[in-house]
Amino acid sequence: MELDDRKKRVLQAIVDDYVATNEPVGSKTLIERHNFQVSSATLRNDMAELERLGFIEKPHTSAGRIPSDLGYREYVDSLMKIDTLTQKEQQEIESNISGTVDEAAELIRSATHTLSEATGFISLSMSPRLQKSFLKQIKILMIEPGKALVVLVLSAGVVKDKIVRIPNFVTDEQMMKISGAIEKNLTGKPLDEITLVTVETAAKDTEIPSPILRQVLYEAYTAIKQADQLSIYLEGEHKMLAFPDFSSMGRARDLLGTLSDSGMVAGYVNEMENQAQVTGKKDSYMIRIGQEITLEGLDDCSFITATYNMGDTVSGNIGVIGPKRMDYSRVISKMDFVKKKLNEELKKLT
Amino acid sequence: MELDDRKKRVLQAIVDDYVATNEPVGSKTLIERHNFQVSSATLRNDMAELERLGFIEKPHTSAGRIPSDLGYREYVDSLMKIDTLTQKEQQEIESNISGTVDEAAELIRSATHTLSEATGFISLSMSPRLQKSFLKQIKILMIEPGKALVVLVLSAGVVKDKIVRIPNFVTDEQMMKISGAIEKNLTGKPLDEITLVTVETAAKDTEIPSPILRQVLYEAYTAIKQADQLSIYLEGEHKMLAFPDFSSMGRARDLLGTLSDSGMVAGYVNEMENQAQVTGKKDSYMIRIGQEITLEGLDDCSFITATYNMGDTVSGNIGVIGPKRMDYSRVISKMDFVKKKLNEELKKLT
DNA sequence: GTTGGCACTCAGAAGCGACGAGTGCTAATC
DNA sequence: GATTAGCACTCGTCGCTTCTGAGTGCCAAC
Repeated sequence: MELDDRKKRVLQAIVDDYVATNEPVGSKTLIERHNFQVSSATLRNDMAELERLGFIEKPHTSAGRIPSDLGYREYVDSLMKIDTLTQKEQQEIESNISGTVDEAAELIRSATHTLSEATGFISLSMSPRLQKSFLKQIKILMIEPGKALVVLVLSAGVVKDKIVRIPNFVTDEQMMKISGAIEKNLTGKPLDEITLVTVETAAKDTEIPSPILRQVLYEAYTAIKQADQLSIYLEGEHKMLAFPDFSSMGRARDLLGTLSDSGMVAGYVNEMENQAQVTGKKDSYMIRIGQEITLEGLDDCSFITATYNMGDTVSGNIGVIGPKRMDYSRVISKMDFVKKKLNEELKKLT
Repeated sequence: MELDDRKKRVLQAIVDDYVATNEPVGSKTLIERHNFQVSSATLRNDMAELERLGFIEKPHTSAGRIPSDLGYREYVDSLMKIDTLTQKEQQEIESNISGTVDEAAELIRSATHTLSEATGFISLSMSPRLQKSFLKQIKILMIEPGKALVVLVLSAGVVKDKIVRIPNFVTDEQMMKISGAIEKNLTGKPLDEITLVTVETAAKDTEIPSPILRQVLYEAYTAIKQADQLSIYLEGEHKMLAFPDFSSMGRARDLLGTLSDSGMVAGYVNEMENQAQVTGKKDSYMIRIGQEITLEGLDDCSFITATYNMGDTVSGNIGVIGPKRMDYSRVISKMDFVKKKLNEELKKLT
């Protein structure tokens, strides 16, 4: 199963060539463009072997070979070398991300935008996983009779709010009492330790009649729970249409159709992240190639994600979706750099 | 320039047929499918006349006719009759929109979603135009030294917040004073009457040293101004790929490319709305067809918008973008119904 | 104004052969 | 045992021609 050196070079050359030209590559072109010191017949033997092992395949009998998913996998895992960005590329990215932005969400969004611009592919970001973040402030403001606004300030500078319905006759004053009690008792608690019970005990000595209290607390609780819902942001979907890989319309439709279901994509990214945690990821990025991706219509794509951090406990993902026939080395190095810059800027915010 | 009755019928039949089949329609098919009581030769004469007047055109010499933009325009303006929705269609829409939603933004979003589902096209909504809404509450909360959260509650139940940077040494107490003063003096004022000067005079008797005050007020002011920025929400872009009208990939790319620039689309919708105001719209909807749309890549689309209302002074738009070869009657009636339901639900929120 | 008839147009499908890039296999060579 | 030259074979692509048929414009007759 171990490939000898030349076979590795052959596979690498095939991937490189196919990525660059989008044409199946044959033994002759291989010699011409990648100066091997052997004859085409030898390469043909090697290629037959590589095909037997499942690394490459031919679209039809009289064409050259293209990498299979397994071939890309091998390439990504052990053949490619990550290249470094030029000064100019770095500057381009830096100037786009570092800014005078005060909200983390906006910063993440601009990093996502930059990522799509830099790679030419679809980029995405997941909102931070906030279960581990803690409550810094919680205020409930009366808006009008029957309506209140719950404002949460979480560690890592994230702010969430939600309008909730409350009993009509709750007074401003009562609300302030409840708000104060909750804040006093819950501040500093991680989100995932807050339960309906915690909230209720937090406010139990406010002397507000219990039925009223219960409803308000319930609403406050749902507002808190809602705060750590994952959301995903996608950008640049239309860029895929420019690639010949998706010129068949059917494929393009399947791809964009699947991506339009953002919940599904978010779920998948989350799953990727969890798997990486379990298997003990060694790399700073995760890659899924072609059929490895279990989402419909992404068989011709690769999915690359990385993790950003906000403080010690909170993290989220950014990522790229492109045709699996992509220049992995460049994409990864760009994503890595974006991630690095994003992390730096996020740090500045806290 | 006035068309006689039969010519009107011919044009109408051509549009109907072409919309249904996506095939150029010839004189013979016309007779077969739309039981005219005259011969094909007569229709050919009529069609030649309609072509001379610019209502229809032929893709090439030996094909049938298709409606031109002008033809669609005539159809929409005076030929079609708006049909009514079936009980079932109405229920479908109703059940999707009416819900237990407490925030207007969410309600509008769900209406937009419903609209895309019901029509099978791209739907869109503009955030409400809030310049005319008034400030119901404004609070500034300290988050940590140097950082505060401005929370605005506007009439019509809209809530906005923004994190702002403030001088490090501003105390919690000072902030409360400022916040109170602003709130006391600005509550009830329409957004578009609030200027930096108004804000500054509102807080002038707080006894806070002026340089500090100025910066805080400036930030509060920008937060207010930022609240009435228009934003647009688009849904169902990928659905366009299913239509043969966009099977040429180049067109599809142009379309989705343009739509991905949401600022541009928002600007266009806004412009449409303004024009309708000026010309004194008589209909409850606005239509732009094909080349009438000044956005690149939308030549094969039609753009239909309507206005929703939140209270007396605040309004926004919902709309549909589909192939210009669409069943206008159905789309308009569906949009109209969605708008109606949306307005009803928005009313309930206030 | 309407109709039947007719010559004409032209896109699209179908069929066909040449081309050529690429393959696998075999036998000779290093 | 690995490498190479040689060769017969495969098969998708390109360009060409031909055929078909839906549709047209126009004219003479009703």
